[in-house]
Amino acid sequence: MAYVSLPHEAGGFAALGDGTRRAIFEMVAERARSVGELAGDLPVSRPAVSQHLKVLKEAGLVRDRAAGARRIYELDHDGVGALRSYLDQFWNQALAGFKAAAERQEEHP
Amino acid sequence: MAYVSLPHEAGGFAALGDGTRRAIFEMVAERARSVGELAGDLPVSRPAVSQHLKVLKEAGLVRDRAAGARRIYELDHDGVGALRSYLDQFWNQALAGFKAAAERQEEHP
DNA sequence: CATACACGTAAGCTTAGACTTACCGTAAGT
DNA sequence: ACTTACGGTAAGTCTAAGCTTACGTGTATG
Repeated sequence: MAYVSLPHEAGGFAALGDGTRRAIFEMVAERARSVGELAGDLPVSRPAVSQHLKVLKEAGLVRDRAAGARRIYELDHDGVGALRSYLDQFWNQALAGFKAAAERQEEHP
Repeated sequence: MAYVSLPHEAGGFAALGDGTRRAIFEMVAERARSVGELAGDLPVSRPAVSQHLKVLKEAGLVRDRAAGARRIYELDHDGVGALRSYLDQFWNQALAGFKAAAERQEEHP
């Protein structure tokens, strides 16, 4: 049996594992922002924000579009959805296990 | 505005960010297992598994119960649910943004 | 065009964390 | 009680990754 996670989830969880990246993710989710705007509201340098955005982008959590000299980053639903369904998989699995246990309990009280 | 994530989510995403830990998480989700059983099916040592389980436990993703000399680890729904609702927050936020944009588009075609 | 602006990337430093071996406590079996 | 099995913790190593400064590239603006 192969206990290998798909690359998308891998990058997604790893991306949101870092606090600074989670902050960037939340800021971008609230509304689309430029790199400089993000860096201005964060305690790290602008290049650091660029590097974090690269990770988030490769994880499918954000998208970027060019707007003149600057790049606007916005939330990408695909990555969020992927993580969501990954968790749902275990959520439902857990509920099924619970239900089965409850039914066994009902048969043998 | 404070862009601070709650500690539960922080640990949760960081925990699932590591591949070995995600594998352990998935194995435990499938069915409850002992530490040695987990280590037997993984390419790392038993102490490494213990350390990973500690992280997963502190993140609220797994629970352990004593069974004689061994400890059985099983999935903890609380942590999974927390991560799920965290993601749902941005999922719905994104949908709302989409809907608003679509309505603006409808008014000014 | 020339200057300034916005951003990505390279190079280097430094800390976090994933892993190992070694050790210790606890529970079961003989 | 002795021994064996199970698993958590300590100590130490090594790589990954987050951060900084410095530099290069493309775009707007005078």
